[in-house]
Amino acid sequence: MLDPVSRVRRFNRAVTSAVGALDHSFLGRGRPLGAARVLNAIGQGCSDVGEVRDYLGLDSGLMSRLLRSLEDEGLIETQAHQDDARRRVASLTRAGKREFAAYEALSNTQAEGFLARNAQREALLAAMDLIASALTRDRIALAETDPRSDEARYCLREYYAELGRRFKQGFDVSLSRDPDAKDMRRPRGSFVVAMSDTLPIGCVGLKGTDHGYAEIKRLWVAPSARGLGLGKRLMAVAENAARTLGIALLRLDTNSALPEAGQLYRSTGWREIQRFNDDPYPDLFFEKRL
Amino acid sequence: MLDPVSRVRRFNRAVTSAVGALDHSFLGRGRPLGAARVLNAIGQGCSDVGEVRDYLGLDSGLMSRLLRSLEDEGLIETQAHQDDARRRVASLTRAGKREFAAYEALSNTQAEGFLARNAQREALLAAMDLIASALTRDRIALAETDPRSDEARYCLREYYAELGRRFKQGFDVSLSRDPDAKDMRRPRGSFVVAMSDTLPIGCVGLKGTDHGYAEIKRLWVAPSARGLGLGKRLMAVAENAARTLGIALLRLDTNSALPEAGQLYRSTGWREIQRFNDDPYPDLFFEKRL
DNA sequence: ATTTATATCTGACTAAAGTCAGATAATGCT
DNA sequence: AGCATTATCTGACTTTAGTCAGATATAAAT
Repeated sequence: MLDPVSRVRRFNRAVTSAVGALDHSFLGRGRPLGAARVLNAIGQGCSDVGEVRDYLGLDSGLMSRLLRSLEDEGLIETQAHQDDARRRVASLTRAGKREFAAYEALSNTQAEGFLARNAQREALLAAMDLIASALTRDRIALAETDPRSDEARYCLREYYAELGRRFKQGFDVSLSRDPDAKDMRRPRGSFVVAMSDTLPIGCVGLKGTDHGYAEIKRLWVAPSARGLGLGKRLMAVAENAARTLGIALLRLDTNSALPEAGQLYRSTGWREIQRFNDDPYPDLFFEKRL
Repeated sequence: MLDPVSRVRRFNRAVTSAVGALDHSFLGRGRPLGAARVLNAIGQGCSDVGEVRDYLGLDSGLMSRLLRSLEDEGLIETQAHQDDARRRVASLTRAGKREFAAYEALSNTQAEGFLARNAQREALLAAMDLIASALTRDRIALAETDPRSDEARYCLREYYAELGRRFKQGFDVSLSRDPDAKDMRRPRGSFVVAMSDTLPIGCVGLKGTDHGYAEIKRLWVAPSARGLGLGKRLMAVAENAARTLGIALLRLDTNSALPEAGQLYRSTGWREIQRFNDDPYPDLFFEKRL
């Protein structure tokens, strides 16, 4: 009852029953769970039939029948894939969109109800983020993204907020050299966001300069995703991007108030160098030759 | 993607798939999930057939058939209940115990694997406790317990540890008036533990004295269970116990370093009184007439 | 002692989920 | 063009889950 494994198992029992309750509420819409799941997958943007099948782990025969039953209900339409007529793509009809919205409303109501019933709202959300990140650690997708995208800007906001908390003197973006978005876009640079499901949980920027090197900027990993080796993965992707852009020398600056960052750089082939800019915040400078 | 509801739903998706994976591993033992669940419920100590049925939410016909199939496999035996021959009690045979242990091992391995794969072990466990408590808040059972039981002693250890953290000068049990267990047992007093699933998450003691009043002692609510109104529930049960014991006057002492406790007392009909003992730790004293 | 209530079981049924062996049609390769 | 590959579909099937109306035996109430 007090050992870690029992605590994990108590958690498992609690969420199993909660998941069961949500499934049960889905049944209330008069459709078997299998069909409801397919409808929701399609609504979420899994349009390719094969993609849905893989996502839900269904047999192709079963999948086919579920699609037919949704078609008979008038909720979806299927047509051949543009480039490959063997594949089929499904899309929601108007009625299908209404029905999908009803399922979404059920899920949202359940989530809101959970939050409303409990005090400690922020603590609960943080706990959920942490656990979801741990559970989906093998499904974290790193993707090159425009630094002006919603995901990227969410990451940057969180990053600045964290610097503000961790620097004694606080942090004001405008005081720092805020790299222009276009320097972190191909072909001058790159910007990579780590997504776990629909939540951005990390980022890194590669900023092109005119000084014969590129800079690594804005490396951030969400608190809920630390300890998963995500920092290393992000850095590796950024370095690879630099290689494909023909960049031979990387530099970065950081602050000794972020010891885990310095540690990461030292352990992945970066060497400390003299200050190479006059930004007021950093007090540590690194370089790596690719 | 950033709003609270989306974060809850991301969590839901993550745990749904984790729960599914565990169920799938259970299927690996060649038995349908329904039968496996019944076997596990019996192994966990749900011996009464009706109890298992309620716990798993099964139809009586289905339950009966699942029991037969487990009997045919030689995993369980059933017999009539001692006091009521209509009811049946099930128990595991030797083979059933082996099979139950195999399921337990699967669950434990899964839990250990989860903990081993992730850093932030303590943070994860705390997050799981928090969420499990929130999800099972309607199923918290308050039960009168012997103050020497494992559950009670676990609560007391946690309680003392928390006082140690919150008092500036620390807390040493031996310095405080450690109430004798027998004063917190019927007929002199009572001790109540709040259980969420198998985890003790709160307690309160009613300690009989020879001074014409009884004392409320050791009111504790686990950090993961705060904000659920559990403190009030525990106090209400303790006061009811006092009433059934014919106690007319209650007193308690507390410390201003625990503001939420003082708040609770004030809001539930307690009034502050003069110091009534020479215990070095408390600096606030309350009384309530029943 | 009779009636009513309770706990479990049995039989007959339906619905849902899942499996598997082809059938069909488009694609890719040589 | 011919052949293997791939994506999906169809039909025939099994298993699992769940429902419901009695049947049976015991217990509790009057």
